[in-house]
Amino acid sequence: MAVRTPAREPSGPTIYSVAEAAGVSIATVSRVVQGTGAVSAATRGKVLEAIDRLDYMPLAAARSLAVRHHEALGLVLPELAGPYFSELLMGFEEAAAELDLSVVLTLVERDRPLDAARFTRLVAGVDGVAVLGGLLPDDVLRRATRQRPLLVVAGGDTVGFEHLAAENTTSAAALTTHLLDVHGRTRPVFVGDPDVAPDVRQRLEGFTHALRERGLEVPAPMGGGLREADGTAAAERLLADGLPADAVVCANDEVALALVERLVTAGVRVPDDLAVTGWDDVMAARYLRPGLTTVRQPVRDLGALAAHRLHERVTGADPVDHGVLATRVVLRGSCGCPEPARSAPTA
Amino acid sequence: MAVRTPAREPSGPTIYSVAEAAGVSIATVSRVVQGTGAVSAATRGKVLEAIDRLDYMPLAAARSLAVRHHEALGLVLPELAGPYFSELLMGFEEAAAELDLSVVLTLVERDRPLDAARFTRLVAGVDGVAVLGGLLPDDVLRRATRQRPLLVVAGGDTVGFEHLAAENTTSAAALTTHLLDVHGRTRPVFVGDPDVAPDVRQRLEGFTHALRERGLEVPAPMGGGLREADGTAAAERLLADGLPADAVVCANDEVALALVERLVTAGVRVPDDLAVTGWDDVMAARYLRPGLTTVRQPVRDLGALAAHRLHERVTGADPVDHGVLATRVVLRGSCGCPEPARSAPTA
DNA sequence: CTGTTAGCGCCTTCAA
DNA sequence: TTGAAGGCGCTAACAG
Repeated sequence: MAVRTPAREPSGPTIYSVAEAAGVSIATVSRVVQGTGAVSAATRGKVLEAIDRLDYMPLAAARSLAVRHHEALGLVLPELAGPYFSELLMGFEEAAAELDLSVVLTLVERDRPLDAARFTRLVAGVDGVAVLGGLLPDDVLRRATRQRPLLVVAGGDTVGFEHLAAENTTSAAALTTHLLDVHGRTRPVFVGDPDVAPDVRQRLEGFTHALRERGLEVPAPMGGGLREADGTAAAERLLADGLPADAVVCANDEVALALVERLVTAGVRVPDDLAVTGWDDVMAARYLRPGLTTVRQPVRDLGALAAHRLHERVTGADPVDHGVLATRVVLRGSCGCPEPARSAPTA
Repeated sequence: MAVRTPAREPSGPTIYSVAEAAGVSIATVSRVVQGTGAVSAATRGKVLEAIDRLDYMPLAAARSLAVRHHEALGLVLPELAGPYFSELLMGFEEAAAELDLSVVLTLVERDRPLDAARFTRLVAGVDGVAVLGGLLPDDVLRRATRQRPLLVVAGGDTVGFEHLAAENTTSAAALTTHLLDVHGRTRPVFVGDPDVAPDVRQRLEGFTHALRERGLEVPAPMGGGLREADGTAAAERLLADGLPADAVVCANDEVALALVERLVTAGVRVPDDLAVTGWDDVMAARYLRPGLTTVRQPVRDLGALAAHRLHERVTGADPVDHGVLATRVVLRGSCGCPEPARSAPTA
């Protein structure tokens, strides 16, 4: 519980103190502070001097109440693991800053689900909210929608909400087809659980689609979360089953990296015995030998676009149901491709 | 510029609408909403029903103005590169959430310095601010201090502000001594620029101290930033100079990783020809072969502690000048130590 | 147990 | 170009 201030300490300088100090009315102070309306140079000078001397700073809450705007955007993200969410956050924050909006961040961790109260408090303090897909139940989102513009990011085929995402299905199909056609693999499996995140579900769909198109049987996905431990576990199962595949399409890089690590230790040769791909292009994907073939998403743009879309809604624009950003497959050694020259990331 | 609402759209339900709908006074509604004061079960029921039916949600700004508290903490961080800042942010957010405080995040990027206006707006909307060390000039911080409790995180020997940091100097000295005594290195150099961040300066101080203690000459630090490109550049210079060292202590892991990458490509053997160490224990440090010897910091705790300290200040406690959290040296193959068994991170 | 009534600090017509 | 005054939505005495 937030502790309430015991004593009403003398709050800092207010618009009244400044007005008094400058010998003008609060209306005038307000005008010079926001550069609104016309104020004579002399008066402006007096006010500015007073502001500086008193260290005056308009109280955000009071202003918000008056203008009926929070001038802030909310963002709900899961744990900040890997570069994905950080990038998203950076894009969002940068765009918000450009729009003179602040961002209120709320994180949802595995052991700390977002209770309705926390979410409500977030919504109550911002002009619009962007929520990562799969984090909140639909009814909670629906409820928020009645209060503020809401945008679902990377929400798969979220229906009924405006949403924005990077392309998944097509890239996953392309990646899978690459494994089949270019590297002649015939028994690929997908490592990941479609119910873990909408993104993963779409990647699995692309994978499935590619196999079907070639008339190949579609093996059941191996399941598992998105963390290194899940990759290790998947590797163990593959080993226990006598390596029943010649290619694995992993839900993300963390899983792929840990999986490769474990398999290589067990003597499996990558990519000769098994081709492996990931998703996200994390830093370690470049340092692994062979380099990890993966998919790079324009995550930062996704974040920026989310902020802009939200702002448009706040200022009156109509919702734009969908939005999909293109991704790019990054081929490296782990799928069997020749290893590209090593270099720092190309921005 | 934030666009002002053109039309005064009919704002959502207010405490008045609810009161009217429930046939009670706004005071009663306020009471049931915050669970304050005593309300008869019957009345409470009516109010709750009305709230639910109207989808009422108290406006944060109005409440803040009335209670004279924003119930929010501000956090200023640089670009969210690597796991360091993400962890810090997660710790901060988690602690804040526990205290029923929201967090307003502001990022400072290289090409987007924090102008006074943006910082002021942040400060004006929160009850306290935590700022990463080295990001803002002292006078800006000083000014903020007059408005709100302020805490500098990882700010080196910041003087005049309450601050909190992970230990750097001692670990750096221990790491350096390890290179000298255990692995018999005699010509170590430091890769990093002390002016880039307070943390780096302290690491260099530890490095320097260790050499002095052994009566060794202290080479000038090689300089450079904290990104992969800086590591590559340092490697180039080392190669150009004919590898004038047998050990390098890098300012962080990104630099160390890129440096190793470049040197290995050039035929340098790590750790035989050159021992290398980093700082932060990023994921790639574990996947590199040999594994990268580095230092792990309790970053998450640092973030959580920052939020708690700030909250204490907001609720009246006195500032606690300093605070230092212990770090841990993680020995792997890159310094010459035997490679530990590979495994997922131990929480 | 419930209602009345001042503010909280700022913005913004409306007059002067 | 300036000031007066009402209102934004909510909290918190203070009465009843």
